[in-house]
Amino acid sequence: MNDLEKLRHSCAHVLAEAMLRIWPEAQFAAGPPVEQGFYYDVDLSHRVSPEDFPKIEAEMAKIVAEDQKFERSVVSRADAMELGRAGKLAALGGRGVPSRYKLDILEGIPEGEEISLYRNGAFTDLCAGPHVDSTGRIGAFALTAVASAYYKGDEKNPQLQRIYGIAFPTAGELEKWRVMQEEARQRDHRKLGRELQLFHVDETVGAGLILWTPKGAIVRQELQNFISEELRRQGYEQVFTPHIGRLELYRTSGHYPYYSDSQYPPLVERETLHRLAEEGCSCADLAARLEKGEAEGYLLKPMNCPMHIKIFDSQPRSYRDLPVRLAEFGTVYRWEQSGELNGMTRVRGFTQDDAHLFVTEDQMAAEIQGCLDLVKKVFGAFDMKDYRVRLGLREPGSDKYVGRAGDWDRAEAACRDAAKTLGVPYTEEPGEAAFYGPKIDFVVRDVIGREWQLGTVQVDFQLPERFDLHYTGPDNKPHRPVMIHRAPFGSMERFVGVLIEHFAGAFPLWLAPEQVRILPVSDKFADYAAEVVAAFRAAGVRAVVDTSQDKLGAKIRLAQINKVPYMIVVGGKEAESRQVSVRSRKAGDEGSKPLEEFVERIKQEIGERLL
RNA sequence: GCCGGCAUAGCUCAGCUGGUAGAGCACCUGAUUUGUAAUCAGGCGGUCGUCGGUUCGAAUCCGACUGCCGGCUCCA
Repeated sequence: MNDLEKLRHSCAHVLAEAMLRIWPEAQFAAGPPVEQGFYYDVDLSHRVSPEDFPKIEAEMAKIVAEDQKFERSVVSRADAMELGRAGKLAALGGRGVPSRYKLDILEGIPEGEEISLYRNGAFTDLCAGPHVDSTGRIGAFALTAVASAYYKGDEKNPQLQRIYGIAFPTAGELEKWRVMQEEARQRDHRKLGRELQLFHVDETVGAGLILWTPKGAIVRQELQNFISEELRRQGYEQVFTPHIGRLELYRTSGHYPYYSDSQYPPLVERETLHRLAEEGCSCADLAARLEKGEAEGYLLKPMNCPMHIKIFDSQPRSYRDLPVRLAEFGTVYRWEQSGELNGMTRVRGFTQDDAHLFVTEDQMAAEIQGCLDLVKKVFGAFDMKDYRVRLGLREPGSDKYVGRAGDWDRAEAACRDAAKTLGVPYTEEPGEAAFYGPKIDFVVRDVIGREWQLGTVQVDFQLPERFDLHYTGPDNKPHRPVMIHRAPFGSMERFVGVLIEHFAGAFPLWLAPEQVRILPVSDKFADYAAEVVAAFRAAGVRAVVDTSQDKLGAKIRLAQINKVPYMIVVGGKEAESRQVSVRSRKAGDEGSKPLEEFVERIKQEIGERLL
């Protein structure tokens, strides 16, 4: 625990002490420091709301002013249990009821491990520590939020109230943190998405369903062009597949019914519905029949792979044909839980920059490598450095995976080897694998510190098995191919959401929906402005003229707010000399230059995809 | 899905303890013809998320639903 974490953890104790002064019956569970501060989980019949914060904070301030010493003591397990039963843990002295969560935590501490208590003032807590010397060291703090959390993160456990706070050694640092919070709020993709008209989510269309407005569509199209160029270079073949497919397809793949909870319900043909209705079939019967395959229907596709598999399988394949790399910007639909939906980053319909590689086992390692290089290249193209790589492995002892242990071993080894050569640190995380195989994920953070998986590379021995795929080997015998699933962006929606925050809405020239805005000094120069905008458009540059009656200052202000990369001021001087006065979004006034020269420069900057 | 909070004009928000709505920006119109981050004036615009209840009377109180926000759980 570093010094700041120590301070924040200590502040959690102060929070608990303060709350106990107000609500003596409060039962506390865990109160650790976290990246964004600290929290303490509390079981309390009073519903804590932000309105209670001033009252709690005032009590906390008193405790800080009292400068209570943190005193550590080591006790035997039996003594600790005794204290817990007497309700003296996470409490101000004793009370009639046991400290039930603390007792439970105590039971979870392995035999032989030291059990320590920390006391400050009247407050004693079961705690491994460490802490600052005294409460007076907590220079500045604030409560930030109240949320709910299951005890120990388990849905079956009672829900506790989680009180979040932040603390720093000095008031100045707290103030700085507040300013940064505000800045983060300003670059939130949901706010910028509305202000810059990049996307829209409409209640009547449905929660978690993204409408790409014209400006957002441009960004997406540019990204797709960028990826497509890369794919052509690397020997991928582009395909298109429908949005729905028969349930039979997904029974074979295993997506239905095992993942029914996270899919839109099946579409059943009208005739089938009528027939079943006449038979007096209930909704429950229908669901059961769909599951068993006694009734047919269609599914909005939750993944593209089964369709790509069918393309692979539509003709005989020789080992000479492999690897077969099928790519598609494929839109998939998943029934995400309502509480999980979030702007563009967690949605119910999204387009993956998907591809499936069908390879021989010998080719597997090199192809994984190739996919990882592609993902890395994509991240590099946007100067996204703040990501981590996660190697998702099997959870030992879990039964949620399909396939043979030997296949898993080889696939995990191949992924690990590829990850090692990436040149970026990665973490191995058991339990993070897909049900059909291990994966390598690229994970980034959004403005409020939440992690999102973007690019992903996954190895799959399972689907080729389920669909009985084969190719003819040099021995003239059928062999099973290995599949690699990969998506460098992950999904267009999530990637654009993260990208908006990455650039704070100020997209580089090549991605900017509006690349150049012509600002006539007055409408006397409308003719020249029209000529200039035509020159840009002829060069394939997205340019518009601000024809409003505003003064130049107002036009510039608006263009800056709209984050247009280049503003072109045209007035009498420019019209006469066939020049343009250039103002860039980031550098300001760049002076005048000949129109043709500047158009060329812009074209080049776009072509190179400069940042 | 669960817990808590929120929902007033296109956007940001005001509207105290119930007496049928208001500002700024945006938009429209007019005047101004403008030189590197806001010209002035006027105008349009809301069955206060939806449905139901309490009340003589509901934006305001209660309930349900929908959506959003923060967590938790989940995430092929």
